[in-house]
Amino acid sequence: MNGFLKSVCELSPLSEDAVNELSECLCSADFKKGETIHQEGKICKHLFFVESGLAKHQYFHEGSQFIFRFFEDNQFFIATDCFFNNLPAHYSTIALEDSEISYLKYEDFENLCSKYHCFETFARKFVSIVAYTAISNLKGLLYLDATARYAKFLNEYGHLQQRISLGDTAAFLGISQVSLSRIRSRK
Amino acid sequence: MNGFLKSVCELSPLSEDAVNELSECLCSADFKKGETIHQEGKICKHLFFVESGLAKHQYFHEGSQFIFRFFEDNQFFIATDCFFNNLPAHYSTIALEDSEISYLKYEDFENLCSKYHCFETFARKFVSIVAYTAISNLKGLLYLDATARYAKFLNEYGHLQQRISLGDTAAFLGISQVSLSRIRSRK
DNA sequence: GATAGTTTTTTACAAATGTAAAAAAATCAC
DNA sequence: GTGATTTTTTTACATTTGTAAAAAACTATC
Repeated sequence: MNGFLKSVCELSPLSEDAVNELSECLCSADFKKGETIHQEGKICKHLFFVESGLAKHQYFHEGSQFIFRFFEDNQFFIATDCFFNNLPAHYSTIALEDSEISYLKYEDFENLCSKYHCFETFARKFVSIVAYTAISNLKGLLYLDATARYAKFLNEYGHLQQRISLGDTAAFLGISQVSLSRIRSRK
Repeated sequence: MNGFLKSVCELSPLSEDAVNELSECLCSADFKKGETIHQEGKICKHLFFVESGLAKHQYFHEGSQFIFRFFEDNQFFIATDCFFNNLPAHYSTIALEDSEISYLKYEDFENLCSKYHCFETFARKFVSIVAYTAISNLKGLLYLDATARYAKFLNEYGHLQQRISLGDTAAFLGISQVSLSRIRSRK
């Protein structure tokens, strides 16, 4: 059983029928370090899952890179604009390491949702996690200064510190790399 | 039919049974301007709805007020920490005007979700909007400077400008009131 | 319309962060 | 290992934002 299926069942148990039908729909793809998993400006409605590797949601604004989130092994991700609103993606997702990605096409996702109550329950719980994580990050940006945000980052993503460059960390915190370097030297 | 019920059906049509059972569960309460709808630090798992009035999600950090979102007529809101994770609320919700609030208790929400597939679908779509809004605000905080965030605020909440004080606007933008005043005088 | 209270703007100065460029350190390829 | 490339740190200076306090503008009430 692959990680996608296992993670779905852990979040919300599926009926045997639902498991079988989901299994048949699942796709897989490999990405080398630096490759684009989906591209800003295009519509890509898959529900993705990191079987192994590491990825980032990346956006460029006035020449600077900003990172909304990192996704490590066993995490789902989506292009929110596409998935929720059928709009072109506002950001790209880039592999930070060689990564194996599973995905479910949106038509299949919607079909499973309407066919199986248990899958709809999974979908609600998955979206709840997306919402909760976004709000948690939003809070940090709103009322924490850069030093406190870096401490929060170390707390939540500390185990990834070796795998994420200083530039990417700064882009996630919304500060310049120089500023992050200053913060690190201060303590 | 009250606004709560109507908004649920607009987001996702409910079966007659589901409508009837939901109607019986709905509660209502009135709040005067300045009153607390739910209190930071306590667990409050209701799904709230603003029938009329205006409210804010408010949090104090090191003596300063921060506002996560405003909620006007016909909008749902929740205390996310409580609703999603059964944790004490990280913020309070305060009425900015005399407000009529409908709400559904979480036990009833969960019960309706498991009993009616159509209600579970509503729940997923509602949570999707929570997620999408949070991510939209997150983006703004991450890569826009204060001036651009204020322009975004005017664009999205402009119709509420008369009803929201400068102090509350600044608290929403994550900047000082002085700084917001400077931005306004600049243009 | 006068007074008191609140909200918004202005001022002056301090602190934090950004930009650009150079130096230092770490990593990679051969 | 050596040189080339990339990443991180340091430096100097400009800009933005914050804090505190005072002035001005606006509201509400009598």
